[in-house]
Order: sequence, then structure tokens, then C-alpha cells
Amino acid sequence: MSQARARKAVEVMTTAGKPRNADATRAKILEAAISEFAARGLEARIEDIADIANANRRMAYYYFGSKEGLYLAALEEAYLQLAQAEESVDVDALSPTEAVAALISAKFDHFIAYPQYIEFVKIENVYRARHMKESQRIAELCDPLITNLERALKRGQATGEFRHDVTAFELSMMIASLAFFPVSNQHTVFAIFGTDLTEPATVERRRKMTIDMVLLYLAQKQARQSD
Amino acid sequence: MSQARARKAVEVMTTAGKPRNADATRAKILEAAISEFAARGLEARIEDIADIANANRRMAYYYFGSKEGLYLAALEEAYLQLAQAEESVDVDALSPTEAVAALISAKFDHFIAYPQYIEFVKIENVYRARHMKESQRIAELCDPLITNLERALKRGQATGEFRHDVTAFELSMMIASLAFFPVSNQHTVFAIFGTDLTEPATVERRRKMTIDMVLLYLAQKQARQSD
Amino acid sequence: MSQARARKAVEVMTTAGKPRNADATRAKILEAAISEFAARGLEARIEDIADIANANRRMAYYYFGSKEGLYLAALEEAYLQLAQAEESVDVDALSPTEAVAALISAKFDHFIAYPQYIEFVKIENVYRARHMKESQRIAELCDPLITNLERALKRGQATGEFRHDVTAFELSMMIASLAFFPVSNQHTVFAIFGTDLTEPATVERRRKMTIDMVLLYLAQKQARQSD
Amino acid sequence: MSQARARKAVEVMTTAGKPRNADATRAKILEAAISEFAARGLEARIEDIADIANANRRMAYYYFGSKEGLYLAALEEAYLQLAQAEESVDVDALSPTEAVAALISAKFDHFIAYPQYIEFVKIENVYRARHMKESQRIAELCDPLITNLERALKRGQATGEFRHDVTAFELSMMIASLAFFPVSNQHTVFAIFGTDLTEPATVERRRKMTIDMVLLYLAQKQARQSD
DNA sequence: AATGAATGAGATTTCATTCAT
DNA sequence: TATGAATGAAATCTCATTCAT
Repeated sequence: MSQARARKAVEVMTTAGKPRNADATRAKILEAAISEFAARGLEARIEDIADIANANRRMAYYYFGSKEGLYLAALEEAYLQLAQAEESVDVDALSPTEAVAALISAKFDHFIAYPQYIEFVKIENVYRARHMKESQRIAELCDPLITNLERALKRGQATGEFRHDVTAFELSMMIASLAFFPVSNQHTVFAIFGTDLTEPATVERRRKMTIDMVLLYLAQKQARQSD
Repeated sequence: MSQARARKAVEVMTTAGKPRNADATRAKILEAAISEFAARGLEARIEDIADIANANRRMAYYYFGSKEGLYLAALEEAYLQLAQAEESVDVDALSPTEAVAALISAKFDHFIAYPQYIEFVKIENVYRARHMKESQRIAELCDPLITNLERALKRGQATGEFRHDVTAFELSMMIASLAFFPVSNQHTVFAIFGTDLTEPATVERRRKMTIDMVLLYLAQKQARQSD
Repeated sequence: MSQARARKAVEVMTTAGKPRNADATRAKILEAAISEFAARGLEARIEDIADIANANRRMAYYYFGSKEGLYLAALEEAYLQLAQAEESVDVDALSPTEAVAALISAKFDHFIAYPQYIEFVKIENVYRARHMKESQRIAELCDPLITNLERALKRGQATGEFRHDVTAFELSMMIASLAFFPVSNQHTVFAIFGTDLTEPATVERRRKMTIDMVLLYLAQKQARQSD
Repeated sequence: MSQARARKAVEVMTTAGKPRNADATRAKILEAAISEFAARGLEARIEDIADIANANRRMAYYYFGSKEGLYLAALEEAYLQLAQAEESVDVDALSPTEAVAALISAKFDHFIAYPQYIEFVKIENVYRARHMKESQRIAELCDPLITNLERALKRGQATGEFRHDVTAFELSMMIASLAFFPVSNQHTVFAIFGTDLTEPATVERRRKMTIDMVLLYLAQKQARQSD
């Protein structure tokens, strides 16, 4: 929007040689790419991204090599934000039960704050994680997601508050399922049932139910089996 | 090629019956479309679909009007299979608890049997249900999914087995979340954590956990109402 | 352009032998062709023509050989109507002046009654009379148009009512110009000036002006011959 | 999908500039489009136009957005030439009679000099001015055609040389009819009567007759009626 | 006489990408 | 660093026409 104007001002001052602001251009293209890829999936067009970024199409190639390169950069950016989201929870300062509740709640907050994240994950799964497999970085970024949860779970199992027949990974999948699906599938749900799952009251109700459900499951003492 | 084999599949209306069979051609194109769209999303190519169906590319337009028309037909077909999947459960012949468990289990079975369903739902959500909104039929097909569950829930609440502060729709979303996510997001999960969520043992473990979790939640007597 | 042209299932009830009405089918196709070609030019589609005629597309080929054959048949039909239009004027029973006025008036009537004629002539001129050149018949049909006028003109020149330095062909072109153009070019005139040249009052005004103008010209005694 | 993405004309100042010259490429494509559309109507092929212009087919889309966009640009160009044609007549420096004669004559000259104009008008009328309606510009360009004539007519009526019961618009239609039709319909006339209306002697004869006829009509003092 | 099914060829259009400055 | 111009390859779609009954 007003970015366009800003660029014009810059151009005017550089008379002879034309050293523009490299990082700024790159950043604007990346930002535009995140919003466009999130909005349209791989149908997003390089030309549109460049226009939104107020940059030349050629620059996208200059900085990111190809459309897929740009997509991957945008994807990594989305996961970077995910990792940062959970840092706000100080797992070890809370009781096991509180920590699990806080981690669940943080996930809900993150999905509200960064809806693009869910878009990218949906897209990547349609493409069978084709692009993500190229990225070493994303796996590293996601590591804390499990380890944080694991510390809380282990402590709760040690104190006897939590059942033993569940792993951190399983627990993580449960939570992710309950938090992710209603957002990722909001469109088909709305088309079929006419219910808008993004309404704040609905989201809060869901947050509470999810916490209740997970803690109830963790608190249950298993009878005998374990599979 | 495999033409000889494909010919055999033709229904008996023409005496000699080699070349011209409208229904068979249409059906083969639709079948090919389902597998191609599920595999590649809207990037699937009409030419490939026609080739797989052993038909002329032009015939896809003859029967379905456009690429989007063909996609929509394939989408509806996927939902038709979903509706049929749940018919196997005789909700009213089972106890409320058994009925809920059976419905959850049926969902797991369906997702194993018709993986294309999940692909279509993922794709539609990437496209923000753009195509599904055109279809009156899909909403109708999905109606029983809620009403079946509702009958079981109501009965359980009447007998006092189930808590009262949950609606059939909420329950349905819970179950769908827990069953859908690990399949829909299997690719990114695998890329990040290296865990294959489709292994039979894993699926069975998940089926059991989901049933336990949901029934535990339903059995819980809520202290005071909230929200 | 025309999106959903997907085949609909159609009930069929012809049990045994199926002797349809050959002439009627041919006539309906031709009628449909006239209205479609007049409305859309050569962009008219055989499929649409067949549908309007409630006939099978194949029948158009059966009776007319090809799209161009059908077009030519429609074109000839349009000229047939033109020839018939002028038969209503009994040139020799009227005074020369009255006869010319009547022939002009008949042209105006014809253009109102058979607007398709003008459409075909426009189309043919866009195609540089490519198709009409194939037709012996059309030239024959048009012959009376000149000869009728010629008889009136000759008589008027013999009596001294009409000037001598004009031929029947030239006179015919004048009349045709004044009558044809405002109809043929009504669309661009309307687009540019916003005037609707088809309003009855406008047409009548034009009819009168044309008669006045032509008779005035014919009545003028030329000073010296030129050219 | 995204229709109008056509490049806008951009100033270019490259010194040598053989291969990359935006204006030249654009201009050559437009020029080729004018001749091809005039010759073949909307059946003209983008590929042929590009070939004639010695440009890549893609560039037609780059500069004009779509085939219709290119056609519209060509159409506007044709009307631009029309407007320029009449500028040569200095209406106010001539007597009313001379001015009308000069304007008629200029129209004949224009139709000889720019035959494409007539082709475009014919085509547009076959398409019912579908494209022209999109163009604000054309109506503006045509405005002087009436106002020039109107000034001459008004002056002649003021001096008593011209009759009063005719409007500038009516007069304009008369002139246009007499000048346009023999060119626009030359092909069917030739096919039917074998007369070539484009021969110079024939054109000159027509020019004289038209001027005589119109001036005679204008000079006539109307007896009593008025429409 | 009549028809539904099928096809081949070609048209427009789209888009990522590279050229040349 | 930055850019407007240019391109090739492919995808969708259209349509007249023919096949086989």
C-alpha cells in the first residue's frame, strides 16, 4: 500500500549509481510471498507477489532462485513463527497439569495469531510434504514442540498425576488434532453445516473442551492393558 | 495396451459391444478423475485423466462440461462414499456407549478404506471450499453424520451415562479432529518427526485412544455448567 | 464462453421402428439455422442449431452436408424472401412516380418484416460474399429487383418526369443505401450517438425522407450532362 | 481469470534498441491486428497477427491482455483515423453549400484511403457493437462528425439556403448511408450484379450524385408539412 | 431416417522463466 | 541491484465432423 510510495522516495535520491536496499526488497518479497502462498497455495503467481512487494518479478528469482525456492523460504518462515510461539510458555515453572494446559492454550493462541501457519501446513500436506522434505531447518525448529511437552508429561508421570501408557508424541498428536482440525477444515465444515468455527466464543469453548479432555485422559489410571 | 481388459468391464447392453458405451466411458473417466484429483489436487491434468480412463480427452468435456465440473463430480463421489461408510453402524441397536465407539471406529475404517476422501477434503479446504459451495448434494449427504451421533448422544444423556454439556456437533468435531488430522497431516508429521502414522499398529493404537478419550470425556459428570 | 454444456440424460421412448418426418426435420433445421446464423453469424454452432430444431446434430450433416452447406441454404432462403417481398408492388399499374415510391416503401416494409435478411447480407459482406458466389440461384432471385425499377424509371424518363442521367442500377443503389444502412448499422450508431434507429416513428420519418429525396433527385432536370 | 493485465504504454529511450523496443513491438502488433481483423473479422488468429508483426504470440497478451483487448485497440485506432480525416475540412471558412459538399467529399476520400474503417464498422455491426460499447473513447472521437455538419447546416438554415425540417443527425445518416453502403456491400453487389463498385470512375460518379442529391434535398423549400 | 458417442485438430490463454541493459 | 521486454512450453477448451448402430 504505502510501501509503493516509500520506494519511489528512495529512487529519487539515488541519482547516479543505483544501490537500492537489498535486504528490504528481499524482505518485502518474502512477506508478500507468505501472504500469497497462504492465500492461494501454489496457484499464487510470482507476478502478483512481485506487484504486492512493489518489486520487479525478476528480483524474486534473483533472491530465491525459483518459484519453489521462494515457496520454501516462505514455508520456513511460517515454521519459525511456530517455534517462537511456544517459547512464551515456561514449562518447568508450572505444575505438570498447568504446563500441559498452558501448552494447549498457546497452540490455540498461535493459530489465531498466525493463520498463515495452518494454510502452509495444509498446502504442504496436499503436496505430500514435497517441499518440506528439502528443508533441514524445519525439523530442527519443531524439535522443542515435543521436548517441551515431554518434560511436562514425564514430571506428571513421575508424580503419579498422569497415566503412563501414553508417549509425548502421541499426546502431541492428540492436542494438534483437536486444535488444528477445526481451523484447517473450517471451510468445508461451514459449507456443509453452516457453522462458523472461527467465532471467538466458539474458539474459547473449544479451547476449554480440549484442555478438559486431554487432562481427563492423562489423569485416568489405566486398568491393566497397554497395547 | 490395457484396452482389451478395460473392454471386458463394459456392461451388457450392446450385443457384440465393443466400442460405444456411454455409461462405462463416463464411469471410467470419473474413476480416473477421483484418483488423479486426490493425488494431485487441481493440478491434475485432464489429459492424464483421459489417458488413465482409456478415453479421449474430449469426452471429459462431453460428460462433465469443464475441468471444474469433473472435479466437482469427483468430489461428490467422495462424499457419497463417506455417507455409505456410516450406514454399516446400526446406532439404535447398540447401547449409547457402544454406539459412539462404533461410530468412531467406523470413521477410522472409512479413512483406511477410502484415503481419497481425506485428500479431497484437504484440497477443498485449501481452496476454501470454493467448489463444494456449488453443491447442494454434499450437504444433504452429510446430514446423517450428525443425526446418527445425535441419537446416540441423546440416549446416553437420558440414561445419565453421558454428560449434558456437549452437543452432537461438538462431539462430532472432536471425533473428526482426532481421526482426520493424523491422516491428513501424515506427510508433514513424517517430514518433521520421521514417524509414519499410517502403520497398522499405529492406527489401531490411535483408534483405541480416541475411543477411550471420547468416552471418558462423555462419562465425566460435570461439576458446574460453564460457558 | 458457454460453460456447462454437459450432456443431460434424456428419456427415450421409441420402442420399435422409428420413421420420423423427413421433410419436417429438414425444415426445422433450416429455420433454426436462419435464426442462429442471423443472430451470431458464422459463430453460430451446429449443436445449438440442432438443439433449437429439436433434431440430432448428425441430421444437419445428413441434409446439408456441412456447416457451410447449411449456411448457404439459410442464405438462399433469406434472398428468397427478399424476392417475394417486392412482388406485392404492381409497378406497371402505377404512375412512374408512384411506382418508385411504392418500391422504396416496400423495401422499408421488408426490412422491418425480415430483419434476418439484413443480418445475412452484413455477414456475407464481412466474408466478402465468399459463400454467395457459390450460389447461382441468388443472382437469379435478385434479377427482378432491378428490372422492376427499370421499367418505372424508363417510363418516367419517356414522359419527361424523370431525369435521364441516371441508370436503374444507380437508382437501385441509392435506394438500397438509404434504406439499408440505418438498419445494418443501427448498433454502432446507437453505441456512438445513443439514438435508436429502429423506433417506429424514426423509421416512418426515414421512409418519407427517402421517398422525397429520391423523387426530388429524379424530377430534377439536369443542366448539362457530366461524366 | 485475471483479465486486464495488459501493459500500459511506457516511454522508452534506449539508444540503439533493435531487439527490445516496447513501443515498436506494440505498434507493430497493433498494425498487424488492424489489417488482420479488418480482413478476417474476429476469426483472425492471434498467431498470424504475431507472425506478421514479427513478434512472439505471447507479446500480444503482454500488451493487450486478450484477443478482445487487441481487437478493441484496433477498433479504436480505426475510429481515430476517421476523426482525423474530417479535420482537413475547414467548415467555417466555406459557404454552407460548399461546406456540406466538402464534408461529403471528405467522407468519400476517407473510405478510399482507409478501407479498414468500413471493415471494422461492418464487423462491429455483425457483433451488435458488443465491443464498441466498452469504449468510452470512440463516442468522444465521433462527436465532431455531427457538430461540424451541424454548424454548416445551421448557417445554411439561417441564410435561407437550406430547408428547416431536417436535423444534423438525419443529414449525417443520409450522407453516411449513401457513402458507406456501396463500399460495405460491394461484395454482395458484385456477386449478384457483377458490377465492381470500387472502380475509380464509378466512385467519382457516386461522389457527384451524392453531393447533388443531398444539396438538392437541402435546397428544397418544404411546402407546408413538417413530419 | 435417426442418433448418441467419439475424435482430431487447432485456438486461446497462462505462467514460470530468461534476456539484455 | 534492478528492470522491462521477451519467450517456450503446456494447459484448457472448442468445434466441426465421423463412427457404428
